[in-house]
Amino acid sequence: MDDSVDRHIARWRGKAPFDERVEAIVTRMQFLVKHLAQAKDGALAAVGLQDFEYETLHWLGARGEGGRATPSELAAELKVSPAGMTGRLDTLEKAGLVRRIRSAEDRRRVDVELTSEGRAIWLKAMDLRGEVEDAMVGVLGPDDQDVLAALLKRMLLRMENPGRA
Amino acid sequence: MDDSVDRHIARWRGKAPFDERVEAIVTRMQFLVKHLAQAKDGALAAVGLQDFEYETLHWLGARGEGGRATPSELAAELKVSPAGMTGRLDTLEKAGLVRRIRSAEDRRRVDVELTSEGRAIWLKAMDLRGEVEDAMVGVLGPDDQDVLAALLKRMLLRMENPGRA
DNA sequence: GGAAAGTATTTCGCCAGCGAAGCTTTCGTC
DNA sequence: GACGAAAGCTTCGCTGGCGAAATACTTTCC
Repeated sequence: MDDSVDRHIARWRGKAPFDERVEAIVTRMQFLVKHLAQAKDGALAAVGLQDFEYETLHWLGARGEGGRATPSELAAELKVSPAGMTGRLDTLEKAGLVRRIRSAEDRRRVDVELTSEGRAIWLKAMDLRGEVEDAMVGVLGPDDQDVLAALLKRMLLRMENPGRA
Repeated sequence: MDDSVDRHIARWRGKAPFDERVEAIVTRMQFLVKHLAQAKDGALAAVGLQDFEYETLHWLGARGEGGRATPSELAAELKVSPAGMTGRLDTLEKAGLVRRIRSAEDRRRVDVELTSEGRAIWLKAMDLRGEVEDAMVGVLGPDDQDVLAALLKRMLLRMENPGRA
């Protein structure tokens, strides 16, 4: 059984010099991520959240009880520009899910923390999002999942540490 | 050695009910795709192309010599909305890389084809893009690449055929 | 002690993409 | 053969994100 990427590659096999293996991997990852974003949008609508809002709450929530972090930390972790993070936080703050606190000892800095409402919605949203992700990853058994995770990690390490051999 | 996803997961282990394996896989794919887009933007600048332009040329080029396809076919293949595809084609047509031809037998339809200039730039861009992708996927040996491609394909098949068991 | 360099965040102008509405052409049916 | 439904593409209004400049505060260096 072929997927859309197999068909794509077969169509120009021989027409251009290319590494089919690399192309297949990269294109499939792009499509999976896109599919996932679209599927999650639908699921998250049930709690009135968009994908980017969930993602931000999620990394804040991971920070622990207070759920504190500075905008620049979040921007770096989520691979978004600082300006983009300001926009996300504006939205979340307006919705009352997040609170900005100017730091006392260094007043250039801002700390962001989840409100209790933000935490509650985050927890609800995790279930919904989990179902969509499980539907995708669940086709693989636990062992295959471990293999996949390890392979992805090796690539991500390379991207996050360009200097490394 | 941990990547940013390991650190993220470790930080909220036990704080919320969650499948760590699934989370690790999904988040890593998202980051890899994002990293890749950012890295490719830089590389493609050398031929004055943006990522979405390259992607569109690439799927058109795969169609063969004339490089023909209708906007709706491309939109479906590239997982973009029809409106989005109109925008992409506008840009490419203005740049002279692509040509729109109203179909004679069904005048609702439009055929899109690469101009010779479009094909030339596409071929140049493929090299640049290939280097960036190789740098990422190249950490894996050929066998690992095959394993990875196969695992991704199983997931993508599921996403593209929701009915299937 | 005060200017200059540096750091953290926000503002501004712009762009690609989405959903919904609109336009044109074709098909199905009576 | 005419008329309503459907197909194919585009236009419109809006939104999230980016890069660059602006703002606000801190540290360094003479």
